[in-house]
Amino acid sequence: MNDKKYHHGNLKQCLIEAGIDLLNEEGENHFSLRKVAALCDVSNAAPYSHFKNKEDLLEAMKKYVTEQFSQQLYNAIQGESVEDPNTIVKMGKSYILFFINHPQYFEFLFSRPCIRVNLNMNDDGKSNFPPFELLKELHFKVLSKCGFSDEKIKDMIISSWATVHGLAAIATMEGVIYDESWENKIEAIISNKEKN
Amino acid sequence: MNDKKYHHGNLKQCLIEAGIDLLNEEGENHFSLRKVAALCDVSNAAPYSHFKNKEDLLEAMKKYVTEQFSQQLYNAIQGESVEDPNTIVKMGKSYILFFINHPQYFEFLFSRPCIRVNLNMNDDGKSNFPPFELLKELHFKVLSKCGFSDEKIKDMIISSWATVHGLAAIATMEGVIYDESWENKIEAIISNKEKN
DNA sequence: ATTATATCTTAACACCGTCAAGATTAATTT
DNA sequence: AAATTAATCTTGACGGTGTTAAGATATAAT
Repeated sequence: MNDKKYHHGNLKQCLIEAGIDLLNEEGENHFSLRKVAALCDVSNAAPYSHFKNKEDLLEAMKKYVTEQFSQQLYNAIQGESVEDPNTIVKMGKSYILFFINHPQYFEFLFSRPCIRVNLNMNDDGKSNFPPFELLKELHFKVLSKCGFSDEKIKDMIISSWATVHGLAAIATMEGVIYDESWENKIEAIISNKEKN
Repeated sequence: MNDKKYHHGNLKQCLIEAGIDLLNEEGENHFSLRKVAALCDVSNAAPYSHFKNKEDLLEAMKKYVTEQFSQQLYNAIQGESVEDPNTIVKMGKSYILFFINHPQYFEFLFSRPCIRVNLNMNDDGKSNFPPFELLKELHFKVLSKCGFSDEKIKDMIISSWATVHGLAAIATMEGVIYDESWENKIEAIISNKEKN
């Protein structure tokens, strides 16, 4: 009465999603390829048909989570005007909130080696981190309308990113309790940064 | 002619320092207790006389590195006046430079579970992260002289910390090249944050 | 129907964290 | 100084882990 098929059919995606479940339940320390395989009801070595090694699966998982992150940033500014500088604040708050809602993801996403960014923002050597591209594009759209030079905007992007990223880092540290006072704090800090 | 003694004599400290060497050479992924033991020329199980487990050694290593970090922050403002707001900028730059000079340490120090901070800055539940305490004290000293309220200063501490921490995070990412242009960038970003 | 390709299993390897038992040395007590 | 206690280190073992080679099974292509 074993209806288990020899071929899983959708193992690659199953491994990625089961991997993320395991990550959320046990943390990256207790994450193991064999456990993920077991969750998908396949043998220990089965993942090697789809991923080069453990690191390769972890990177696929990071891509998956990064996609969710990008989606949230994108949604945060839907319907907002690029004429309004406050739209940047909206995306910044969304950036921080993503990690407040998924604290485990902060360390996971930003643990090396994964993210490559091109802070010079020229064409050669693009970033492999779409959320940064979203942040970048929005800044150029909004701030060029405000009359800032490209060079100035580049600096402001780094400043903005550092601020929201740093706030996310702090907010997700152990012992930090996120309450309604954070909302105002975040709003104030990002907005202040804005008016340069 | 084996002059190796049964008792090492200074094994605990040796494990911590060899552990840091190993970390710097191979990264946290390829770090193993057995390798550290081998570096100290003792058996696999020897570390268990000094540390509860692997995690316990890693935390001791973090304390060790955190101590170096604190020392650098402390040195950065020696001889500087607490009357001069620029002293805060000096410490901020030192914060970032520490991780630019030791990129591996950023992920290592801030990977959980280690750092516990008390952002409310009241007495119960102090932070276990001395660098944060240094940052905090300096802000209170300098900014209260400028006439800011304690409540306002608390917010400014978080804002400052987020900024330098975020800049450190970005500066230590893969693919980011640190050159002289960063000096000015950092200076400008921190200073701007200052005048609120 | 045959062949080729993709996917999965089994079995094995070296490495790892950890522990129990015992050996050796150092510290303390008598 | 001798005996006892405590601290430190070794040996040997356990189950878990990443990874690979060889082979089994199913799907796709011919």
